[in-house]
Amino acid sequence: MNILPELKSRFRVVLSELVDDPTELLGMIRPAQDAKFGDYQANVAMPLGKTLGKPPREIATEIVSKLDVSDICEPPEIAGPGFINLRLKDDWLVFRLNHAVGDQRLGVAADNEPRTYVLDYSSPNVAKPMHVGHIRSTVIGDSLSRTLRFLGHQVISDNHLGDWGTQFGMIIYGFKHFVDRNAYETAPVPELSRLYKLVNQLVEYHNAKAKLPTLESELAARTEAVATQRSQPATGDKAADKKAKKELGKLEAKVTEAAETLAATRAKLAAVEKDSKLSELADQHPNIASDVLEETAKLHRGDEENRRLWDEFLPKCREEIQKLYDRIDVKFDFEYGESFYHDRLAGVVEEFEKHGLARESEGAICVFMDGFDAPMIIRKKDGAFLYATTDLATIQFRIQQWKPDAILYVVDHRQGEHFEKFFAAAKLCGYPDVELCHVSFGTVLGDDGKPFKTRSGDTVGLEALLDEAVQRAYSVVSQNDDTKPNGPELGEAERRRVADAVGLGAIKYADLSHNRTSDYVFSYDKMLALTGNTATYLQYSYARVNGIFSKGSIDIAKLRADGTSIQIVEPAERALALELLRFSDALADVVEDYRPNQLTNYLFQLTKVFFSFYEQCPVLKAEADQTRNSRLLLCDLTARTIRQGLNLLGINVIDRM
RNA sequence: GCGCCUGUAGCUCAGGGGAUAGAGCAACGGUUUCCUAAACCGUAGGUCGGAGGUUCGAAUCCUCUCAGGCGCACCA
Repeated sequence: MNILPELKSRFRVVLSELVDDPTELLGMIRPAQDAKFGDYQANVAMPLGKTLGKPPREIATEIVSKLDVSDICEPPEIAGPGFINLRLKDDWLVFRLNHAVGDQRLGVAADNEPRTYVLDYSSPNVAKPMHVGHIRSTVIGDSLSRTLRFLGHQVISDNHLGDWGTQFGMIIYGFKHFVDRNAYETAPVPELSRLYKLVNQLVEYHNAKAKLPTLESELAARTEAVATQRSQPATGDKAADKKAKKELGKLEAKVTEAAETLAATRAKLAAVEKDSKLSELADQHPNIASDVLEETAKLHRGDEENRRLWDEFLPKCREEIQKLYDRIDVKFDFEYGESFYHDRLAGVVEEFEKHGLARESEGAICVFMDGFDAPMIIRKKDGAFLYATTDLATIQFRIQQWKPDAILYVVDHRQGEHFEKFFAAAKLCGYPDVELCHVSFGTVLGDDGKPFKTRSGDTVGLEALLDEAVQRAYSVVSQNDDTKPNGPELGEAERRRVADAVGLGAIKYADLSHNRTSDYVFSYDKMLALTGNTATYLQYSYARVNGIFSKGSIDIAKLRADGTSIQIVEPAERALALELLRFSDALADVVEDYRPNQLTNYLFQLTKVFFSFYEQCPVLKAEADQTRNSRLLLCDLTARTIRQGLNLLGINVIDRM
């Protein structure tokens, strides 16, 4: 039994007599904003004032008189304009807590209307090393997957790997021209990775070279536009002058932008040109960009050699990626990559054409839809398919295969428009009522407020990112251990283990604790801080609670089974009890908008309430045995809730640190 | 030019129709013969970018506006 749903169902009975559909009103029952108003509050009377034509307080009185919550709550109070304030009975809190003590699920009921979810997250290109941009999708998706499962839903996690695109054309091209056989025999993946980078660099070199004149003339044109704008005499009209000034500012910004693009392009060229070997290679492969596309096209056409190479490379690449997933403990039920859909793409396009949903325009097959300026192109004029085509084939397969109630795409916000179009197109196909949701998220920024990059401007490899976090965690852990009042207690091996959990936890938690829609600033120092809303703090709190048990030589499993009852006497005990029982509310909030930060906020709040309790209520030193045991069980529930909560975030706990 | 997102304390961020807008960090003050002081308690800090509007009630919804970010047919 979960508190909020229970209260809502009680209110539903009463409200159904007043309105046709009370669903919306039930959303106005929520945790009290301030503890002095009680534990929960119902704000339903005010909006009903107008509908029913009666003073809200009168309505509130009527609702309260009919409301049957006497087993759960103290008599409800009406306050202000018509707030109904609810305070849970201590007896009931105790009853619920005692149930939670003996329950694997900590008293959290499974959803009584389980749904089937397909979750699409992570989805890296297997040929490229993963970088910081992939972590957010992976971590958010994994957490949602875990949370939905815990709540009793059926979840199918499907990693839509990029295993069929241009990157493989690059590797194939690189393999054919630049492979170091020895290196490949001894360590294939690093060699393939090197080839990818090399080919990519050469392609970009030639692209940059081709673009250079355009960029230069663009800069010149923009600079001139600024000069022209500057030379405009003031008109004397304030509004017009202001507008002109604004226009000038915009033009100047464009000059800066053009100059930056040009500088970056030149830097790219210089990097190749100053390296005589690279430079030579670049000269020897002037058509590398189109040749790479041709290798890709050949693969897609079924060219025997390229297909053989792809078959050879793919398992190696996947193995490499799997290592990373193992390290961060992320699993998928399926990994149907893009290649899986390859032979369905033509059919998708045909179907769209057959039903008159798509037509040819400028040589491409396009889906035109109301509300969009540009069509969704599903086949290029050269006959090749696009990721929009793959997405359509994929959704068709998923719906047929798994008959989901919802499909969630955990993908960064820049693809918002693509998903709008894609969802609209999927609707045209007449798919049944499937909830399609782009679970979008913002960019990870560096200290400078720009997308997180290394000093030299490269994207940060995920592996290196994790290594650094773990290494920094190690020094945090060691420093903490060294300064313990009774001397260090962790051996080297245990420090390493703890550092691993702390470092990886810090990275994940940083991603999950921010509202996913906003960008956030990446900072090792902040995410590894021992205070504040961090995984480290929660892990430490967990270890502290554990410390109580070991210090007191408590067999907590035995105590749980003893049938000892929790008792609520002190306000701090009550506050902790209530917070513990709100776990299910927090999980419901996560699922509501697919926002894991609802859970991190809850866990942080719980931990603060716990420490407040811990400060005020001696546990091991409690006078009466009954008090001591009751408090031990409160500690135990706190620890278990933190552990379970962190687990749903994909983060491990440590017994001591 | 069009579209989407963001703007909340010095900093990093919660809160997304309800009562006096919150947390962490930083600052300042207090608490330790006492279960890890990595804690706890307190003080200070805000025209919620700005202006209108809707509402009994707006940081939250709508319109306009300013600032920043990101996208805008044949890359994914």
